[in-house]
Amino acid sequence: MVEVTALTKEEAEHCPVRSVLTRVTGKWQMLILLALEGDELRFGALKRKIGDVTQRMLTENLRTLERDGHLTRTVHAGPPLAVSYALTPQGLSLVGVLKPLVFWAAEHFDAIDASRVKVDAAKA
Amino acid sequence: MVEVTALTKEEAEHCPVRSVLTRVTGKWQMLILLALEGDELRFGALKRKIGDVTQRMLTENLRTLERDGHLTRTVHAGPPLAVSYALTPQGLSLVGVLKPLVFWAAEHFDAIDASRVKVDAAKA
DNA sequence: CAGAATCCGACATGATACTG
DNA sequence: CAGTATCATGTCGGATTCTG
Repeated sequence: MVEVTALTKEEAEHCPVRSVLTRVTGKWQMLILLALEGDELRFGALKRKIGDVTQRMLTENLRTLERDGHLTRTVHAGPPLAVSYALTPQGLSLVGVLKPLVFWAAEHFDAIDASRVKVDAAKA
Repeated sequence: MVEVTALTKEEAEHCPVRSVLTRVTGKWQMLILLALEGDELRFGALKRKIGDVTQRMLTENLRTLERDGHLTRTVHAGPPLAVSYALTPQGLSLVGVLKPLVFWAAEHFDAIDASRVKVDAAKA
């Protein structure tokens, strides 16, 4: 079994599992990983594919994901300058456990939304 | 297929999948859900089980998870006042897709940490 | 016991402008 | 094209105090 709770404050801050999870469950990381599943994309293409993400956030998150070994950054000599990003085997494997979560969210959204409406109505 | 990217700014803000995910991938929600797998816990017990979480954050996140129908809040007449929390079938199902992610993180931490060390060394 | 209310600092994110 | 630098802002989260 993997323990992620029942930790002291010190243990929690150094918890390996939490350190991995906090870096893939942010607002953009998951979207980036999913966007790269299947194809290697250049910076601009990736930005367009995600749609709503600023250059700054995309760059920052790509660096973090690269540092953790989830993707690779390849510079193709220019001009024009081109940089492409692709999932590593590890990143692909990560996407494999991320997708079920996304599918789950899609499947259960109706029920969740109904719950929200119901709860909000009850306390209103 | 489920689309979560290639959205306009407007679409993204109302994206159902993202609205579900942002509420379960925070710093505490996942830990709360995992802590409740198996047993129904009272507020204090839950707080102790997670270890490092303030009353405020626990309360706040429990309310959100309750609103989304992932767990139930039951008040047992006091005194002393007792309130217990338990996963709903939906919440249990959610934990089912969350755990693989946690296991994945545990399994791959060594490789990820090695990657971090390597990358940091390269640019230093 | 299980919260609610308040204050506050840290960080994440956005917008914008500039560069090799 | 693919960033970097800077500034502004809003939310997250911790600490503390108070209550039925």
